[in-house]
Amino acid sequence: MDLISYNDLLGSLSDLSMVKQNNGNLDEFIELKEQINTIVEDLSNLDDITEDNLCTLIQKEPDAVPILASCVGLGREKLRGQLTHRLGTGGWVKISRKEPQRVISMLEQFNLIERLKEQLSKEWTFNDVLLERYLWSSRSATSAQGQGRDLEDQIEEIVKNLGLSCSMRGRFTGRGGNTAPFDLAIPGENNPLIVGAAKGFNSTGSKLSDAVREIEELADVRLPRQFVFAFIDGIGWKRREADLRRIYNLWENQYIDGIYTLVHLERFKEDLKNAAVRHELL
DNA sequence: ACCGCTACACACTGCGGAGG
DNA sequence: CCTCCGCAGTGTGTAGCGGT
Repeated sequence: MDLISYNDLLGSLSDLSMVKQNNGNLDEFIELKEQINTIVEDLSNLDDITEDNLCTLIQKEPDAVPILASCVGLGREKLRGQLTHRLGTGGWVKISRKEPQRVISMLEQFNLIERLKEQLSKEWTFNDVLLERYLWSSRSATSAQGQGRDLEDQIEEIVKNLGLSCSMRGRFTGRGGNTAPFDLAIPGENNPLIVGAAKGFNSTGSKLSDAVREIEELADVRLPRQFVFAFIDGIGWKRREADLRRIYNLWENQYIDGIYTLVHLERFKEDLKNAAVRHELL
């Protein structure tokens, strides 16, 4: 088989999003538009926006749920995440038919009724549309970073308060000279005696699998004398129970020495103290 | 047999740190 | 200062499974 030149390969790359757009999903667009029209009409026809009235609405038309959710800033994934977290299911069709009250009161936690009244009566301009688009797309990335770091910061604080030195985010060398990434290493990057991985996810996706793989890698590379702790939190894990269980199995089978969420930080403090004493760090 | 749900794979985004 | 790239997100499609 002949090789094509690298430059030919490079030159042959095409913009997949352009190709896709040509297919034109005009029908779906029209259908969606009609659906939204119907829902907005139904909403406008209610004599008042109340929980009871909204219950009747979604009971009849469960497809209205994701549209209502978008009024309080929840996209499909976020909506599923919240449903799993608060109601124990990721789907909204069935539960809307059977127990609409629970769905509506979940959404009401995000001030659904207030938002709806506000947005239904508003005279929308192009400026408003642009602003909404901009906020919607940047909402994710900007606020996300903070959440992830929060878990790490709290862990770092505990370590520092105990009077231990540590370094955050890096790679350490373990068995057979293999390396693995860590989020926490005590006393430092070189020859750490205690290593930790922090994984806080509110959303889902293959990222969670990546996170598990990272922890597995850590467990695999550890030296027998090294302690390995995992810190996890966020409702994303509720929609990735298979991944969570894999981490838990690592603990169960003693590949790692502990798993902690934010509410377990006191337990972590104790375990850390014991581990540090055993290594004569304290 | 069909429908709805779950689990998962994959693509894309904005920020921020590292290195030229 | 610019560019590259990793990270934690969002969003979407689909295979497989279980209930009706």
